[in-house]
Amino acid sequence: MGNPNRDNEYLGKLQDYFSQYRSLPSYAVIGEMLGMASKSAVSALVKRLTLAGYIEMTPDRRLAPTKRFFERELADFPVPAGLPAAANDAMSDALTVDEYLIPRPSTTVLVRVKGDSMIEAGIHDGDIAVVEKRHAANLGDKVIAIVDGEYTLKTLAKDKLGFLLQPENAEYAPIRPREGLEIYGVMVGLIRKYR
Amino acid sequence: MGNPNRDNEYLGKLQDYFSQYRSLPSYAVIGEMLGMASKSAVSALVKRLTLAGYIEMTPDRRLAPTKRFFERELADFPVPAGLPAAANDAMSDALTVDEYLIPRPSTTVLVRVKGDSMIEAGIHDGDIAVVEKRHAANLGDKVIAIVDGEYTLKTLAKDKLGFLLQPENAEYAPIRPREGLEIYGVMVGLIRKYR
DNA sequence: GCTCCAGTCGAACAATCGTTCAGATAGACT
DNA sequence: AGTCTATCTGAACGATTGTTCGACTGGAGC
Repeated sequence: MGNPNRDNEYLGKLQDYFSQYRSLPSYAVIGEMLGMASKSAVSALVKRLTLAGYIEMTPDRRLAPTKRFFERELADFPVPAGLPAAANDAMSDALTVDEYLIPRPSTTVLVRVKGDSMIEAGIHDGDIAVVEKRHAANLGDKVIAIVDGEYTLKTLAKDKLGFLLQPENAEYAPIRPREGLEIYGVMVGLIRKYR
Repeated sequence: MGNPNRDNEYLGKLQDYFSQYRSLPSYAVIGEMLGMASKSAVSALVKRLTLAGYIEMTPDRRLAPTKRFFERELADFPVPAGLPAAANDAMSDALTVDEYLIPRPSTTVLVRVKGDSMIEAGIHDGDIAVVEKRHAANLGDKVIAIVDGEYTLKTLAKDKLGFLLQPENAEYAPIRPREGLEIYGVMVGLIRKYR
Protein backbone atom coordinates (compact mmCIF):
# COMPACT_ATOMS: atom_id res chain seq x y z
CA MET A 1 0.00 0.00 0.00
CA GLY A 2 1.02 3.57 -0.37
CA ASN A 3 1.46 4.03 3.33
CA PRO A 4 1.65 1.89 6.39
CA ASN A 5 -1.64 1.87 8.23
CA ARG A 6 -1.83 5.08 10.16
CA ASP A 7 -5.49 4.86 11.02
CA ASN A 8 -4.66 4.36 14.67
CA GLU A 9 -2.71 7.56 14.78
CA TYR A 10 -5.54 9.33 12.98
CA LEU A 11 -8.07 7.93 15.42
CA GLY A 12 -5.96 9.19 18.29
CA LYS A 13 -6.04 12.71 16.98
CA LEU A 14 -9.77 12.56 16.53
CA GLN A 15 -10.11 11.32 20.10
CA ASP A 16 -8.01 14.21 21.33
CA TYR A 17 -10.12 16.64 19.36
CA PHE A 18 -13.37 15.25 20.66
CA SER A 19 -12.14 15.20 24.22
CA GLN A 20 -11.38 18.89 23.88
CA TYR A 21 -14.49 20.06 22.02
CA ARG A 22 -17.11 17.34 22.47
CA SER A 23 -17.71 17.44 18.75
CA LEU A 24 -16.11 15.99 15.65
CA PRO A 25 -14.84 18.41 13.03
CA SER A 26 -15.79 18.59 9.37
CA TYR A 27 -13.95 16.65 6.69
CA ALA A 28 -12.00 19.72 5.69
CA VAL A 29 -10.78 20.31 9.22
CA ILE A 30 -9.99 16.65 9.75
CA GLY A 31 -7.86 16.75 6.64
CA GLU A 32 -6.04 19.82 7.88
CA MET A 33 -5.55 18.22 11.29
CA LEU A 34 -4.19 14.98 9.91
CA GLY A 35 -2.15 16.47 7.12
CA MET A 36 -4.37 15.28 4.30
CA ALA A 37 -4.70 17.52 1.31
CA SER A 38 -7.90 16.10 -0.06
CA LYS A 39 -11.30 15.56 1.44
CA SER A 40 -11.62 12.33 -0.44
CA ALA A 41 -8.82 10.89 1.64
CA VAL A 42 -10.78 11.91 4.70
CA SER A 43 -13.89 10.38 3.25
CA ALA A 44 -12.06 7.10 2.80
CA LEU A 45 -10.69 7.29 6.32
CA VAL A 46 -14.13 7.93 7.74
CA LYS A 47 -15.40 4.92 5.85
CA ARG A 48 -12.66 2.77 7.35
CA LEU A 49 -13.25 4.02 10.87
CA THR A 50 -16.97 3.57 10.49
CA LEU A 51 -16.44 0.02 9.33
CA ALA A 52 -14.16 -0.58 12.29
CA GLY A 53 -16.94 0.66 14.56
CA TYR A 54 -15.28 3.75 15.95
CA ILE A 55 -17.55 6.37 14.48
CA GLU A 56 -20.99 6.46 12.95
CA MET A 57 -23.37 8.78 11.16
CA THR A 58 -26.31 10.38 12.88
CA PRO A 59 -29.60 10.29 10.98
CA ASP A 60 -28.80 13.75 9.65
CA ARG A 61 -25.41 12.69 8.36
CA ARG A 62 -23.19 14.10 11.00
CA LEU A 63 -20.22 12.30 12.37
CA ALA A 64 -20.60 10.95 15.86
CA PRO A 65 -18.34 8.79 17.98
CA THR A 66 -19.51 5.37 19.02
CA LYS A 67 -18.90 3.71 22.35
CA ARG A 68 -15.83 2.01 21.01
CA PHE A 69 -14.44 5.44 20.24
CA PHE A 70 -13.90 5.86 23.98
CA GLU A 71 -12.32 2.53 24.67
CA ARG A 72 -8.82 2.45 26.05
CA GLU A 73 -6.35 -0.29 25.78
CA LEU A 74 -5.39 -1.93 29.00
CA ALA A 75 -1.90 -3.32 28.77
CA ASP A 76 -0.46 -5.79 31.23
CA PHE A 77 2.94 -4.83 30.00
CA PRO A 78 3.56 -1.45 28.58
CA VAL A 79 4.61 -1.84 25.01
CA PRO A 80 8.14 -1.21 23.84
CA ALA A 81 8.44 2.42 22.92
CA GLY A 82 7.84 2.34 19.22
CA LEU A 83 5.17 2.46 16.65
CA PRO A 84 1.58 2.92 17.70
CA ALA A 85 0.83 -0.11 15.59
CA ALA A 86 2.88 -2.23 17.95
CA ALA A 87 0.77 -1.01 20.82
CA ASN A 88 -2.19 -2.66 19.24
CA ASP A 89 -0.78 -6.13 19.20
CA ALA A 90 -0.04 -6.14 22.88
CA MET A 91 -3.45 -4.86 23.81
CA SER A 92 -4.81 -7.38 26.22
CA ASP A 93 -8.15 -5.77 26.81
CA ALA A 94 -10.20 -2.78 25.89
CA LEU A 95 -12.56 -0.95 28.14
CA THR A 96 -14.06 2.43 28.78
CA VAL A 97 -13.10 3.86 32.12
CA ASP A 98 -16.63 4.89 32.94
CA GLU A 99 -18.12 1.52 32.23
CA TYR A 100 -15.37 -0.22 34.10
CA LEU A 101 -15.88 1.77 37.25
CA ILE A 102 -19.53 2.69 37.11
CA PRO A 103 -21.73 -0.09 35.84
CA ARG A 104 -24.81 1.32 37.56
CA PRO A 105 -24.72 5.11 37.15
CA SER A 106 -28.06 5.88 38.73
CA THR A 107 -27.09 4.40 42.08
CA THR A 108 -23.46 5.40 42.03
CA VAL A 109 -22.04 8.45 43.71
CA LEU A 110 -18.55 9.87 43.77
CA VAL A 111 -17.28 11.03 47.13
CA ARG A 112 -14.06 12.80 47.85
CA VAL A 113 -12.15 11.11 50.67
CA LYS A 114 -11.09 13.26 53.59
CA GLY A 115 -8.47 12.37 56.14
CA ASP A 116 -6.09 9.48 56.37
CA SER A 117 -8.04 7.03 58.46
CA MET A 118 -7.98 4.53 55.59
CA ILE A 119 -4.43 5.08 54.47
CA GLU A 120 -3.26 1.55 55.17
CA ALA A 121 -5.82 0.35 52.65
CA GLY A 122 -4.25 2.59 50.05
CA ILE A 123 -7.00 5.19 50.28
CA HIS A 124 -5.55 8.64 50.62
CA ASP A 125 -6.83 12.07 51.48
CA GLY A 126 -8.21 13.64 48.31
CA ASP A 127 -8.90 10.38 46.51
CA ILE A 128 -12.32 9.88 45.01
CA ALA A 129 -14.35 6.94 46.21
CA VAL A 130 -16.82 5.33 43.83
CA VAL A 131 -19.77 4.47 46.02
CA GLU A 132 -22.73 2.35 45.17
CA LYS A 133 -25.71 3.37 47.23
CA ARG A 134 -27.21 0.45 49.09
CA HIS A 135 -27.94 -0.51 52.62
CA ALA A 136 -26.53 -4.01 52.67
CA ALA A 137 -22.86 -4.83 52.82
CA ASN A 138 -20.60 -7.74 53.56
CA LEU A 139 -17.97 -7.97 56.23
CA GLY A 140 -14.72 -6.56 54.93
CA ASP A 141 -16.44 -4.17 52.54
CA LYS A 142 -15.41 -0.56 52.71
CA VAL A 143 -18.61 1.28 53.44
CA ILE A 144 -19.85 4.81 53.79
CA ALA A 145 -21.78 4.69 57.05
CA ILE A 146 -23.82 7.26 58.87
CA VAL A 147 -22.75 7.65 62.46
CA ASP A 148 -24.30 10.38 64.59
CA GLY A 149 -25.42 12.15 61.45
CA GLU A 150 -21.93 12.12 60.01
CA TYR A 151 -20.69 10.25 57.00
CA THR A 152 -17.59 8.22 57.35
CA LEU A 153 -15.67 5.73 55.25
CA LYS A 154 -14.55 2.63 57.12
CA THR A 155 -14.22 -1.09 56.74
CA LEU A 156 -17.20 -3.06 57.96
CA ALA A 157 -16.22 -5.58 60.65
CA LYS A 158 -17.83 -7.61 63.37
CA ASP A 159 -16.83 -9.09 66.69
CA LYS A 160 -18.68 -10.84 69.49
CA LEU A 161 -20.31 -7.56 70.51
CA GLY A 162 -21.65 -6.78 67.06
CA PHE A 163 -20.81 -4.70 64.02
CA LEU A 164 -18.14 -2.07 64.08
CA LEU A 165 -16.44 0.32 61.70
CA GLN A 166 -12.77 -0.35 61.38
CA PRO A 167 -10.37 2.35 60.22
CA GLU A 168 -7.33 1.24 58.25
CA ASN A 169 -4.87 3.23 60.29
CA ALA A 170 -3.34 2.04 63.51
CA GLU A 171 -3.67 5.50 65.03
CA TYR A 172 -7.43 5.48 64.81
CA ALA A 173 -9.81 3.56 67.03
CA PRO A 174 -12.67 1.46 65.71
CA ILE A 175 -16.10 2.97 65.87
CA ARG A 176 -18.81 1.00 67.54
CA PRO A 177 -22.23 2.37 66.61
CA ARG A 178 -24.37 2.96 69.65
CA GLU A 179 -27.51 1.96 67.89
CA GLY A 180 -28.17 0.25 64.62
CA LEU A 181 -25.60 0.79 61.94
CA GLU A 182 -26.85 2.77 58.99
CA ILE A 183 -25.03 2.13 55.76
CA TYR A 184 -25.23 4.71 53.01
CA GLY A 185 -23.33 2.81 50.38
CA VAL A 186 -20.52 0.46 49.55
CA MET A 187 -17.23 1.58 48.07
CA VAL A 188 -16.72 -0.23 44.79
CA GLY A 189 -13.88 1.75 43.28
CA LEU A 190 -11.22 4.34 43.72
CA ILE A 191 -10.01 7.18 41.54
CA ARG A 192 -6.89 9.17 42.16
CA LYS A 193 -5.31 11.91 40.13
CA TYR A 194 -1.71 13.04 40.42
CA ARG A 195 -1.13 16.59 39.45
CA MET B 1 -42.95 38.28 24.39
CA GLY B 2 -44.57 36.09 21.81
CA ASN B 3 -44.24 32.97 23.85
CA PRO B 4 -43.43 32.05 27.37
CA ASN B 5 -39.78 31.16 27.59
CA ARG B 6 -39.48 27.69 26.22
CA ASP B 7 -35.71 27.64 25.98
CA ASN B 8 -35.55 25.18 28.82
CA GLU B 9 -37.76 22.77 27.01
CA TYR B 10 -35.68 23.23 23.87
CA LEU B 11 -32.49 22.66 25.80
CA GLY B 12 -33.94 19.45 27.18
CA LYS B 13 -34.58 18.10 23.74
CA LEU B 14 -31.09 18.97 22.64
CA GLN B 15 -29.73 17.19 25.69
CA ASP B 16 -31.74 14.12 24.82
CA TYR B 17 -30.48 14.22 21.28
CA PHE B 18 -26.88 14.55 22.31
CA SER B 19 -27.10 11.78 24.85
CA GLN B 20 -28.38 9.53 22.12
CA TYR B 21 -25.98 10.46 19.34
CA ARG B 22 -23.05 12.23 21.01
CA SER B 23 -23.40 15.00 18.47
CA LEU B 24 -25.56 18.07 17.99
CA PRO B 25 -27.71 18.28 14.86
CA SER B 26 -27.78 20.99 12.22
CA TYR B 27 -30.02 24.03 12.46
CA ALA B 28 -32.49 22.51 10.06
CA VAL B 29 -32.83 19.36 12.12
CA ILE B 30 -33.04 21.31 15.35
CA GLY B 31 -35.89 23.30 13.86
CA GLU B 32 -37.67 20.15 12.83
CA MET B 33 -37.10 18.62 16.23
CA LEU B 34 -38.39 21.63 18.13
CA GLY B 35 -41.24 22.47 15.80
CA MET B 36 -39.70 25.58 14.33
CA ALA B 37 -40.38 26.33 10.71
CA SER B 38 -37.47 28.64 10.11
CA LYS B 39 -33.77 28.31 10.61
CA SER B 40 -33.55 31.89 11.73
CA ALA B 41 -35.55 30.97 14.81
CA VAL B 42 -33.01 28.25 15.49
CA SER B 43 -30.22 30.71 14.92
CA ALA B 44 -31.72 33.00 17.52
CA LEU B 45 -32.18 30.13 19.93
CA VAL B 46 -28.58 29.03 19.49
CA LYS B 47 -27.51 32.59 20.19
CA ARG B 48 -29.50 32.59 23.40
CA LEU B 49 -28.19 29.23 24.56
CA THR B 50 -24.66 30.25 23.70
CA LEU B 51 -25.06 33.42 25.71
CA ALA B 52 -26.43 31.38 28.59
CA GLY B 53 -23.37 29.20 28.38
CA TYR B 54 -24.98 25.91 27.41
CA ILE B 55 -23.43 25.48 24.02
CA GLU B 56 -20.51 26.91 22.16
CA MET B 57 -18.91 26.95 18.75
CA THR B 58 -15.83 24.95 17.95
CA PRO B 59 -13.13 26.77 15.98
CA ASP B 60 -14.63 25.35 12.81
CA ARG B 61 -18.10 26.64 13.61
CA ARG B 62 -19.72 23.49 14.78
CA LEU B 63 -22.04 23.38 17.70
CA ALA B 64 -20.65 21.75 20.79
CA PRO B 65 -22.10 21.36 24.26
CA THR B 66 -20.37 22.97 27.23
CA LYS B 67 -20.09 21.53 30.73
CA ARG B 68 -23.19 23.41 31.75
CA PHE B 69 -25.05 21.63 28.99
CA PHE B 70 -24.90 18.49 31.07
CA GLU B 71 -26.09 20.02 34.31
CA ARG B 72 -29.17 18.39 35.69
CA GLU B 73 -31.80 19.74 37.99
CA LEU B 74 -30.63 18.75 41.41
CA ALA B 75 -34.02 19.33 42.95
CA ASP B 76 -34.94 15.67 42.68
CA PHE B 77 -32.43 14.26 45.10
CA PRO B 78 -32.35 15.86 48.48
CA VAL B 79 -29.29 13.85 49.39
CA PRO B 80 -28.46 13.79 53.07
CA ALA B 81 -26.41 16.75 54.15
CA GLY B 82 -22.69 16.47 53.67
CA LEU B 83 -22.55 14.27 50.65
CA PRO B 84 -24.01 16.02 47.66
CA ALA B 85 -21.48 18.79 47.66
CA ALA B 86 -18.72 16.23 47.84
CA ALA B 87 -20.03 14.36 44.85
CA ASN B 88 -20.26 17.51 42.79
CA ASP B 89 -16.92 19.03 43.50
CA ALA B 90 -15.21 15.69 43.33
CA MET B 91 -14.60 15.99 39.63
CA SER B 92 -15.03 19.75 39.43
CA ASP B 93 -15.57 20.47 35.77
CA ALA B 94 -15.35 17.05 34.19
CA LEU B 95 -18.42 15.31 32.86
CA THR B 96 -17.17 11.80 33.13
CA VAL B 97 -14.52 9.85 34.92
CA ASP B 98 -12.92 9.30 31.57
CA GLU B 99 -12.62 12.98 30.92
CA TYR B 100 -11.43 13.66 34.43
CA LEU B 101 -8.58 11.21 34.23
CA ILE B 102 -7.69 11.28 30.55
CA PRO B 103 -7.47 14.69 28.98
CA ARG B 104 -5.22 13.49 26.15
CA PRO B 105 -6.46 10.08 25.05
CA SER B 106 -3.98 9.46 22.27
CA THR B 107 -0.94 9.60 24.54
CA THR B 108 -2.53 7.92 27.52
CA VAL B 109 -2.29 4.25 28.29
CA LEU B 110 -3.76 2.14 31.04
CA VAL B 111 -1.37 -0.26 32.69
CA ARG B 112 -2.20 -2.91 35.25
CA VAL B 113 0.09 -2.70 38.25
CA LYS B 114 1.89 -5.85 39.33
CA GLY B 115 3.51 -6.49 42.66
CA ASP B 116 3.55 -4.47 45.84
CA SER B 117 6.70 -2.43 45.40
CA MET B 118 4.66 0.78 45.51
CA ILE B 119 2.29 -0.20 48.26
CA GLU B 120 3.33 2.54 50.63
CA ALA B 121 2.23 5.07 48.03
CA GLY B 122 -1.20 3.49 48.05
CA ILE B 123 -0.64 1.68 44.77
CA HIS B 124 -1.65 -1.95 45.06
CA ASP B 125 -1.23 -5.08 43.02
CA GLY B 126 -3.98 -5.15 40.41
CA ASP B 127 -4.62 -1.43 40.38
CA ILE B 128 -4.70 0.30 37.03
CA ALA B 129 -2.23 3.10 36.45
CA VAL B 130 -3.16 5.91 34.10
CA VAL B 131 0.05 6.66 32.26
CA GLU B 132 0.79 9.56 30.00
CA LYS B 133 3.47 8.61 27.53
CA ARG B 134 6.36 11.03 27.60
CA HIS B 135 10.07 10.94 28.23
CA ALA B 136 10.43 13.83 30.62
CA ALA B 137 9.46 13.70 34.27
CA ASN B 138 10.02 15.62 37.47
CA LEU B 139 11.60 14.35 40.64
CA GLY B 140 8.96 12.74 42.79
CA ASP B 141 6.82 11.71 39.83
CA LYS B 142 5.80 8.11 39.65
CA VAL B 143 7.16 6.93 36.35
CA ILE B 144 7.14 3.85 34.20
CA ALA B 145 10.78 3.36 33.35
CA ILE B 146 12.56 0.90 31.14
CA VAL B 147 15.37 -0.88 32.95
CA ASP B 148 17.20 -3.71 31.19
CA GLY B 149 14.33 -4.07 28.78
CA GLU B 150 11.82 -4.42 31.60
CA TYR B 151 9.10 -2.01 32.55
CA THR B 152 8.77 -0.95 36.11
CA LEU B 153 6.75 1.57 38.06
CA LYS B 154 8.76 3.55 40.57
CA THR B 155 9.19 7.02 41.99
CA LEU B 156 11.80 9.11 40.23
CA ALA B 157 14.45 10.33 42.65
CA LYS B 158 17.98 11.67 42.56
CA ASP B 159 20.99 11.69 44.84
CA LYS B 160 24.57 12.78 44.49
CA LEU B 161 25.29 9.83 42.22
CA GLY B 162 22.49 10.56 39.82
CA PHE B 163 18.94 9.48 39.12
CA LEU B 164 17.44 6.42 40.71
CA LEU B 165 14.16 4.63 40.84
CA GLN B 166 12.73 4.50 44.30
CA PRO B 167 10.21 1.83 45.29
CA GLU B 168 7.62 2.79 47.89
CA ASN B 169 8.16 -0.28 50.00
CA ALA B 170 10.82 -0.63 52.66
CA GLU B 171 11.49 -4.22 51.65
CA TYR B 172 12.62 -3.25 48.17
CA ALA B 173 15.90 -1.65 47.24
CA PRO B 174 16.20 1.38 44.98
CA ILE B 175 17.19 0.74 41.41
CA ARG B 176 20.12 2.62 40.02
CA PRO B 177 20.14 2.45 36.23
CA ARG B 178 23.52 1.40 34.91
CA GLU B 179 23.25 3.62 31.91
CA GLY B 180 20.91 6.39 30.96
CA LEU B 181 17.45 6.21 32.41
CA GLU B 182 14.73 5.68 29.87
CA ILE B 183 11.30 6.86 30.87
CA TYR B 184 8.28 5.42 29.13
CA GLY B 185 5.65 7.58 30.74
CA VAL B 186 4.46 9.38 33.82
CA MET B 187 1.70 8.08 36.05
CA VAL B 188 -1.04 10.68 36.21
CA GLY B 189 -3.84 8.71 37.78
CA LEU B 190 -4.97 5.57 39.50
CA ILE B 191 -8.02 3.39 39.12
CA ARG B 192 -8.95 0.62 41.51
CA LYS B 193 -11.96 -1.60 41.55
CA TYR B 194 -13.20 -3.56 44.51
CA ARG B 195 -15.09 -6.68 43.62
C1' DG C 1 12.18 -6.66 -12.55
C1' DC C 2 6.92 -6.34 -12.49
C1' DT C 3 2.14 -6.16 -10.89
C1' DC C 4 -1.04 -5.37 -7.27
C1' DC C 5 -3.77 -2.19 -4.48
C1' DA C 6 -4.73 0.60 -0.37
C1' DG C 7 -4.06 5.28 0.33
C1' DT C 8 -4.02 9.78 -1.29
C1' DC C 9 -4.63 13.75 -4.49
C1' DG C 10 -7.29 17.22 -7.07
C1' DA C 11 -11.23 18.94 -9.22
C1' DA C 12 -16.18 19.16 -10.06
C1' DC C 13 -20.81 18.55 -8.20
C1' DA C 14 -25.44 19.21 -6.04
C1' DA C 15 -26.97 19.59 -1.45
C1' DT C 16 -26.93 21.65 2.73
C1' DC C 17 -24.97 24.80 5.73
C1' DG C 18 -25.74 29.07 8.86
C1' DT C 19 -26.52 34.18 8.23
C1' DT C 20 -29.28 37.96 7.26
C1' DC C 21 -33.29 40.88 6.98
C1' DA C 22 -38.03 42.50 6.80
C1' DG C 23 -42.42 41.34 8.43
C1' DA C 24 -45.94 38.68 11.35
C1' DT C 25 -47.40 37.09 16.01
C1' DA C 26 -48.65 37.24 20.70
C1' DG C 27 -47.94 37.73 25.77
C1' DA C 28 -46.53 41.55 29.13
C1' DC C 29 -46.64 46.13 30.25
C1' DT C 30 -48.74 50.85 31.11
C1' DA D 1 -56.89 50.66 24.79
C1' DG D 2 -52.08 50.91 22.72
C1' DT D 3 -47.09 49.94 22.97
C1' DC D 4 -43.08 46.97 23.89
C1' DT D 5 -40.35 43.38 22.97
C1' DA D 6 -38.93 38.69 22.46
C1' DT D 7 -39.97 35.07 19.43
C1' DC D 8 -40.98 33.09 15.14
C1' DT D 9 -41.76 33.06 9.83
C1' DG D 10 -40.15 33.07 5.14
C1' DA D 11 -37.13 33.96 1.54
C1' DA D 12 -32.65 34.95 -0.41
C1' DC D 13 -27.63 34.68 0.04
C1' DG D 14 -22.74 33.01 -0.45
C1' DA D 15 -20.06 29.62 1.89
C1' DT D 16 -19.21 25.14 3.03
C1' DT D 17 -20.63 20.60 3.17
C1' DG D 18 -19.63 15.49 1.82
C1' DT D 19 -19.67 12.63 -2.49
C1' DT D 20 -17.77 11.10 -6.64
C1' DC D 21 -14.43 9.97 -10.12
C1' DG D 22 -10.01 9.45 -12.56
C1' DA D 23 -5.16 9.76 -11.83
C1' DC D 24 -0.93 9.31 -9.07
C1' DT D 25 2.12 7.07 -5.36
C1' DG D 26 4.87 3.73 -3.17
C1' DG D 27 5.36 -0.52 -0.27
C1' DA D 28 4.27 -5.71 -0.56
C1' DG D 29 4.78 -9.78 -2.85
C1' DC D 30 5.46 -12.53 -6.85
